[in-house]
Amino acid sequence: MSQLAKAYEPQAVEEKWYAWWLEQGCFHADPASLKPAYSIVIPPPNVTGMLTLGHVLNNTIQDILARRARMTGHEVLWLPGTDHAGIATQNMVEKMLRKEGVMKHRDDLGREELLKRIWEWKEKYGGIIINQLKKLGCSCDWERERFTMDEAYARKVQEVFVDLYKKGLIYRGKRMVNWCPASLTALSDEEVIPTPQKGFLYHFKVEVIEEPGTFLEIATTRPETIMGDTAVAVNPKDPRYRHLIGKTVRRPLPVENQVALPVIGDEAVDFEFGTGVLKVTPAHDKADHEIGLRHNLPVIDIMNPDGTMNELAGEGFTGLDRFEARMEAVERLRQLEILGEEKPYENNVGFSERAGVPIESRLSEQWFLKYPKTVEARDAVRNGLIKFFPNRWEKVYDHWLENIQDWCISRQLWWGHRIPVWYQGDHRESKIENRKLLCQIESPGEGWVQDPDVLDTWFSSWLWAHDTMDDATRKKFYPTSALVTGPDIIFFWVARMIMAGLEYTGEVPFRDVYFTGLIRDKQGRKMSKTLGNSPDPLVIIEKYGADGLRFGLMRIAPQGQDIKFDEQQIVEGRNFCNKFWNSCRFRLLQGEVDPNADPAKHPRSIFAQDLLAKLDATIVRIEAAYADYRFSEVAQALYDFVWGDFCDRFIEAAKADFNDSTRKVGTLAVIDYTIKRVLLLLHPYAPFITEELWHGLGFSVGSIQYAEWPKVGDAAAEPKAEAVFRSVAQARTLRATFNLPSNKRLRWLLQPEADWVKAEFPALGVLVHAETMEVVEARPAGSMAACPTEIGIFYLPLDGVVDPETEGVRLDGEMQKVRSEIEKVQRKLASETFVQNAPAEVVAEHRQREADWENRLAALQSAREALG
RNA sequence: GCGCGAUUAGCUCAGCGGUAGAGCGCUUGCUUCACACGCAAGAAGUCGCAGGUUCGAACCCUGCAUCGCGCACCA
Repeated sequence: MSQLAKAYEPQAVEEKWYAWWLEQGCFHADPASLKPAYSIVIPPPNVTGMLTLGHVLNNTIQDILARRARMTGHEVLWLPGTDHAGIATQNMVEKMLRKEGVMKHRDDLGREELLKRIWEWKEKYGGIIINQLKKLGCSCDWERERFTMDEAYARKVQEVFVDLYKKGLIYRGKRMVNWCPASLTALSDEEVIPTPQKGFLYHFKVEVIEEPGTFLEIATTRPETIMGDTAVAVNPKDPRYRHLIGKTVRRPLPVENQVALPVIGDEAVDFEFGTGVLKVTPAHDKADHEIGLRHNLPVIDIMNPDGTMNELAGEGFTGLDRFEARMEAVERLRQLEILGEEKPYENNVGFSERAGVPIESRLSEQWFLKYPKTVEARDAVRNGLIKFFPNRWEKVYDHWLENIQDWCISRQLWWGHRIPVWYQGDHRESKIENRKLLCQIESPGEGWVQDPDVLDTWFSSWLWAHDTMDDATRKKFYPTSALVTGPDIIFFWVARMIMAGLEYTGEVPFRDVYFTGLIRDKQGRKMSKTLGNSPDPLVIIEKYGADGLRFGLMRIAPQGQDIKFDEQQIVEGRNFCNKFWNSCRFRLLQGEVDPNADPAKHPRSIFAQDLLAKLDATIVRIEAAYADYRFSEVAQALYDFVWGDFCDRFIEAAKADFNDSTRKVGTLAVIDYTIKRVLLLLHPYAPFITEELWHGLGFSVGSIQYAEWPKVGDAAAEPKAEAVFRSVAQARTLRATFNLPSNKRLRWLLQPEADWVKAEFPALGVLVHAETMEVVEARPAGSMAACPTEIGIFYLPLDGVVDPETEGVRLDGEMQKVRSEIEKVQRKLASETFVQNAPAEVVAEHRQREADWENRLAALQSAREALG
């Protein structure tokens, strides 16, 4: 390629290189490789998923790590796949089938048929998100793509169940569980999202049977459960009520059956809350259930699984939805004239994470897991065997493990891993102990029926780090190097994977865990479908290119902080790519690129020396940032170096060298050397454009992703170049002060401060956009604007441009500023305590600063005097 | 109630003990032979509040406030 387009055009480039990478097998991990291993397993997106900005962030980070590891000589495995996402997927397909009129309820189709339909859906649409990841440039080993319901993986899941059952860690029990009335399944505690709800605290009175005329006032948010009440509880320490313990009250509902309820004493009752009198509903509240157990209370379940009231709720309630029933109950209490206050009240109600409806506490028979290796899992993080970035999540993790509760792992769904348990006879037989049960994968034979339930999706995901690998792969790549995920699944997934890893491999599943932030919109709100504030990453890629999206997003993603997304940031990412593209294009206009350019072989200008030192500093900065997973810092370092040091300063100054054949060769060598390193450093962030330029400039015919990561050189800093750039800025300010258009070439004169400055006149001329750049040894005669700088005094002939008065005003203003700086420094130096206590070098620094400002003031003064 | 974050220029955010920074936006001037997805210059901040430590605090400590998150409670 000898010519590049004027602006970088990502679309064609991206498609071309991704296809080429796949064709070359660039992403395939070889377990037989002798290179050190680096591995990541993808947090498997739901098969129902569409790419969101959250995925973009998460997977860009993983791709950055993978690509950098390849360049630093590792054999890299980035293992991709998808999650069957039990509830989410089944809900979605059922909804679709209902909409299409195929069924009204899942029972219309039956288990076999529904599963067939879900599989069909999965085969057809399940790959969407995977293809979207390819658009992003993700370098996953697609030959190893896994699905949590792949045959081999599913078998592992069941084996683990059987194993844990045999170890006595899995048990079946009738317990209060979180029940989702929409999905008709039990949920784990982690799947319940407490959400503040505005409602009412209803007060109602009940009469004490033994003491007519004495009433207890009860406060409740759930009057619809009164029909399930089996006691009224007060705190035995509460002087208001303790004498009533042992008496009875009449339950007001259902009206036709106002049974007597005991008044019991239980310390769980908070007498500060409400009236201090609690109605106890053991069937529909976790805390009440515990009270019920303590007092041997009967349990009356008045609800159907779908949240409607059953016949035990009594006439007028049966069949009503729980919220309709609430209104009905309030109305009945009102009719009975026992309804008191209705206080507006806000409390937290648990919502089903997937279905978005309030969950019910419900007594139900489920499978539970007593977690294995909790102590070891805690220690692994405490002792630094696993490191969290940012480390504040370690505390959150530790706290959860400390208070860990058994995990309800059975789900009343069909889509998922079926529980490998077999019953002889009816599995729903009321007495558990009467039931014959076998825990094994294969059917024990005739007359045995498999448990109809499936396992919680996370019961399969927790094996993802090791059971996605075959033996050879595991040998080479496990434990994995890093895990990149969101903190929202620290309990769901990260903690459980650590326990599973320890239990089944004896090793932690990963070394470093990087928690990304959450992407929010400009106003700081969560991205959500209903708000419509969630931009489609594919549209963004279409507009700005994948590299622009990746770079722009990474630059504003500080470690583990939430990110306020603003499309403008992606525009900047795109602009950056274009800027670098154009610097390469500019280089090509000067002739062929030397892929092995070595600046050491040529004399070096001060600008070259400065640039190489800055390049080294940038590499150091980048390495340090990678060590702490500070990805935005890496991006910023590249941005600063490319745009500031390379384009704005070095290339601009170098333009003077292109007319000077003796300097040109060396300068081009420095440019080639620098571009090559920038391409390498930038590649993990912007894989497409760097591959395109790598080939376009002729660095190699192989992929850049296997080229060697740049090493830090030993270029010493060159303060002369810095001085030139600072001085040029001042000279440019002078020109702007007089409103001299920047396209106008001017006659400049410079009285140099030192001899070396004379050698840089050609560069200075370019930088200040000079018609001519003349050396003077003293202030020239005539009307001149003067600008004293550390490399000398710039003069601009003002004849006919501006009157000396304006110049006088400008100089006075400058001097004013300088004087206040001097004052500041002097005040500090005048403080004895400062001079005595501060380190010597700090004091010296201040002295130097004072001297510099004094010099500048003197120069300004002489310019002012010369003006007259 | 307990814990964790955040609070710096109009906006998004760096800086985390020694002259307050970047990008965007804004103002001014520029199509100067890489780039207007650009170049140059400029204006703009008592670094949430109050104390303390220190020669010196945006930075360390202690309170407080506001916003956000998690855990617990939630009759």
